[in-house]
Amino acid sequence: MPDRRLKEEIELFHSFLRQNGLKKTYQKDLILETFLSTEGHLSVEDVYALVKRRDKRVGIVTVFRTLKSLTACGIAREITLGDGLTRFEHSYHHPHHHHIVCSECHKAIEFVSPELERIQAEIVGKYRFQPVNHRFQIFGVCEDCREQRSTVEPHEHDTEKIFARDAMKMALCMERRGIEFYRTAAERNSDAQGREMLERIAREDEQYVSELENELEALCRQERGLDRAPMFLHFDPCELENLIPDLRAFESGGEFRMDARSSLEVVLGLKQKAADFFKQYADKFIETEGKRIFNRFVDGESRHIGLIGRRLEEMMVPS
Amino acid sequence: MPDRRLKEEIELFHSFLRQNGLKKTYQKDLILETFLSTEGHLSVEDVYALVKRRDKRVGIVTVFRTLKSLTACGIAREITLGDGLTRFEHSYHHPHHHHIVCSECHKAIEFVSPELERIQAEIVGKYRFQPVNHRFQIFGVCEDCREQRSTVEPHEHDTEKIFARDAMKMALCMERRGIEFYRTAAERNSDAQGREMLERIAREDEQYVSELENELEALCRQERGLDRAPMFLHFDPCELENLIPDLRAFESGGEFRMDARSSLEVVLGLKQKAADFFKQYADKFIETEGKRIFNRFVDGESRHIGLIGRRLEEMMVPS
DNA sequence: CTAGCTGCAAAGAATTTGCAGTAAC
DNA sequence: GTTACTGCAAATTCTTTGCAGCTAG
Repeated sequence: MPDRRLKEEIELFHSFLRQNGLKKTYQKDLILETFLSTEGHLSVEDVYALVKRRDKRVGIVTVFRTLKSLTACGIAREITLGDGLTRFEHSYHHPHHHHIVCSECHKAIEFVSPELERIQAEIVGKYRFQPVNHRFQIFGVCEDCREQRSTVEPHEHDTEKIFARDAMKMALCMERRGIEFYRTAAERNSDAQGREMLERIAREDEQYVSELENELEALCRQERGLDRAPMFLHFDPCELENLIPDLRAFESGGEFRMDARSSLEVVLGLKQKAADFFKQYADKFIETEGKRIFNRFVDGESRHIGLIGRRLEEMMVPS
Repeated sequence: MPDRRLKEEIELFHSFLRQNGLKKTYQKDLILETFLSTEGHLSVEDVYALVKRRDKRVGIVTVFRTLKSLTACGIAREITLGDGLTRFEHSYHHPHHHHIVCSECHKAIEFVSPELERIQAEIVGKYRFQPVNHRFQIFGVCEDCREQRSTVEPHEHDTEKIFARDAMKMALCMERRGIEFYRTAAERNSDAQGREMLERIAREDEQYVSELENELEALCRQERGLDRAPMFLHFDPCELENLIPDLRAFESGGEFRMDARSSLEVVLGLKQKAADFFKQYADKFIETEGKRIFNRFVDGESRHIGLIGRRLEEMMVPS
């Protein structure tokens, strides 16, 4: 998979060169390959040093120029971490993210927060700006530096894998919360048929949860230490909580009653809201494994929604 | 008022010098005064040019050094707007804010968003960072540049005044929403006494609203064009909406009924939540006029809460 | 009178530009 | 055979440092 992506990136660069009447050279390719095979936030000097190891004859000016081209075609992204150096990070198929930077060791942790994206969209709209870019940076002292621990090597994982891991965790979180909701609602429900319906949905979703769990485990097995890499995708659990329906309408005189049909309707509402939410989430990201996971969640829910819709229709006929 | 602040800032600088065994000089004072009397995001070159107008003999190196000191004692704040220049803005009694920067004309609009502050606190907590600083910058093309309009002069207003204006607007927004809530609840309420109570509260709050409106008008009259300056304080109307109580518990069989006591309790709950919310908001800001407005709102609500509490107690006795 | 301050010039650091020879299309 | 590219050196830009004379405490 990363091999295929590498090919795509090289192809992207070459077509960028062609389209701009520029020439494909040995040096440019060498710099591209060096850049792509190194994770992290690299300064020009960093890339230059790495390139020099492969070929002493390459000049730093070419590194400057090539990194500019890579930025122009979307393979690299220019960032600053507050130390006055321009740094470059991978951009192709990497979601737009932000950084927490340690003021002591200059290590930077990446994270993505859709809430931040939402806020920026709101503010841009208020001022009638045509957005180009935005960045959010937090500066502070990391735990390692505070405790004088020697710096552990920064994350050496592919951002895309970590994002996929977190997207899966988020989907799992949503599913588990849904199941909890169905079970609680079933338990309180004094309508036997409604209870049965809710329990059935819970069982069906548990099936999906265990599939997701297996997949997450497989992903973490595939890349050693991936489970210990710091969180990348930040989401606000309250946002998921907001999707959970309010059942007070079914309470009356201390009793809680929701018949089979209402149960299905409530479940349908929740699933629809969850699907919309994840759809909107997915749309915020460029093509990545994480985006695919969100979209798969949406598809899964949609299928289940269709199923439940048909059950509802069947119930309508006899009534 | 700005005159008093100016004195405070000069005093702050002088005591900073004393405490660090540094000397008070004519040049430092001149640079400080020049800096303080100019709003905006000034580069060293900008300040140097302004200082030169007053005294040709001052060197740029002294400007560099003095601005560093001003930053160290909290009078100035160093920022970058993406054009590779270090810029300085007023920091004393100015809330921590963020920037939208126009990539064409480099004009920067300031805004403050407590939501952003919350997100940064959350993320810092997750990674066990000791926060030092954070910045959020949005780059884009502003409306003026898109429409080829000549750039209007950037905001020439005191950030503190704009913040005060926006804080007042926010308090007004909350009050008005509250009044709307009381009125709607009163209208629907089939309990005559409860309805009377809600209408009474609405009238009392309308009094406060008109006071606030007068004050806002006075502020805008005080400084010409202040009403047209772009928004500085960004708040999410949803956050205010979340404070509005859910009245479904009082519905039953298509009828809505809330007696005098329940009405007062609901009002009390809303006012308490609003006061807490604004309190929390105020705590996010350093000493500014805006902060004082939030705190005054909190005090106003607290007084009203006390009043309502007493009314409730009086009702308890006869029952 | 001592220590820090100023302003000049010079040095640094990151990045860009000019240019002559070189390599891709 | 063009035309863009490379890598050197030189220039540029922003910022800091060294230092001799100056000034505040």
